[in-house]
Amino acid sequence: MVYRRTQQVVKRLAARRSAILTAAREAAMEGGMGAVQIAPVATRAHVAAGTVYRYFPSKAELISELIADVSRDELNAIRRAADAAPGPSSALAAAVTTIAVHIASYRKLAWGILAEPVDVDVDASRLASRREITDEIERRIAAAVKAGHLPAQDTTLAAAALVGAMHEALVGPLAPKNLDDPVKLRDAVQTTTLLALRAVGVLDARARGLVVQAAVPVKIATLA
Amino acid sequence: MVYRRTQQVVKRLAARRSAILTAAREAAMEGGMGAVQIAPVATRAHVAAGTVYRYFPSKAELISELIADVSRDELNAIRRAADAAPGPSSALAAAVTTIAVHIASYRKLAWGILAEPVDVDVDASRLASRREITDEIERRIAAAVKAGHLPAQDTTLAAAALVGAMHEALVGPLAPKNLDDPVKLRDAVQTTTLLALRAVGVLDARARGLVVQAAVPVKIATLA
DNA sequence: AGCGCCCCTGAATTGTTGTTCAGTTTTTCC
DNA sequence: GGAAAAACTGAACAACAATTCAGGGGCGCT
Repeated sequence: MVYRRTQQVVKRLAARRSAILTAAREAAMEGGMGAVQIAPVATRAHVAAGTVYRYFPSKAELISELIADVSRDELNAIRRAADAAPGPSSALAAAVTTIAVHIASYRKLAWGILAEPVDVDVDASRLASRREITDEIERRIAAAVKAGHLPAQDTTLAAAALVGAMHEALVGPLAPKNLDDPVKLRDAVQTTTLLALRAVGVLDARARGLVVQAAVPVKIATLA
Repeated sequence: MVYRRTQQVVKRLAARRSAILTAAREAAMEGGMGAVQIAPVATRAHVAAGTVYRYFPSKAELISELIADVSRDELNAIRRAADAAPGPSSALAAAVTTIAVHIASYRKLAWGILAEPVDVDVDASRLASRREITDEIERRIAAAVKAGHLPAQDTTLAAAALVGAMHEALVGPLAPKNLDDPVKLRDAVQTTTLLALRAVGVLDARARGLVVQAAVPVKIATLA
């Protein structure tokens, strides 16, 4: 054994791994999961196709890790926004708004992670990601119910429905055009959040207040 | 010209075309759009792979026609249910319930038609299908708004959100298990419909009445 | 410098499907 | 029955993308 990884090499390997993941994320942002192909990703990361396989055993693994990464970032953003809110209803509104802003800002990526089918091998990862997000929403709904702000309900189904509503309204093909325009984006996000809050039983007048209140502090955080 | 299509042959050709479409629909019901492959579909329809190309110029065309067929059936069912309702709110409830029952009963097919990506060439067909359904819902929402039953709102966004909510809650991977059980199915459908109605601004108490009222007459119509 | 290990390359391989087409069968009409 | 036309078959072909691997360098240690 006359060879050991020096600190410098370890760093380079880590950087390269990260570069590959970043390249994959960029590809997904631009063209959905379908655009995450080994050869283009490798080119983008300035490595050869074969090299990708020194860092990830298969394309499915690469995508799974990508999904997990994005999901973690997303969850952190949701928690940060919700925890800063003054009460459970505001927290729910903030959480929903955060999701809305993120998915509307990164439509292709959101679509790829949530819906676009890739391979059965990544389904587990995708399911975990989905569940993490809906679980967080579910907890926020449950908290609002417990505080007496919302009627008792099937929180699991409600959380799934909220996430689905936002996706269809904001990232699907029927989503409004020009969500690049910040004003349009804000309107769409507020309208969608309002729908979501009413769905779980927030009274209309109160919902409007919560939406406006929540929409202001949320910045378009970069996922990348 | 010593050969003309006799009535018998015309009939056989039509039957074969229909058999191929039916085979495609069955495949989609069992395994989503990914399972709609030429060779298996041909086998199921008792023809050779090449024969499929005598009826459909490409796989994309076959799938487009499948989507259009299913979409037409679905739209008819929605209209039938809604038109039988006594008023605009009931009609909306009936329409939403119909969608909920159908997609929950044919999850794989619904997923394949609404979400599962296949080919850019079928996107147009899929988009048309999606729009037909959401347009119908949008009209029902607008009618209820006009009748003063609902607050003014962005009906386009609302319709998309409702459809998305039902999909995620009922066909996605986080949907409740055992939707084969009629009791579970009914509960899930009612809960989801309630969420949807509240989202567009139906007051909670009234929504409950509408949901119960709407759920009863809807039978699980066969799409096939 | 020199040895040995590890990392990287990218062309070739593999596997999967949609699509074609030369040959065969079926159908029509005299 | 037989000739012409259409329909059908299924093996061969084509396209595309994931994965492999033999060969070329670089790196760590003595």
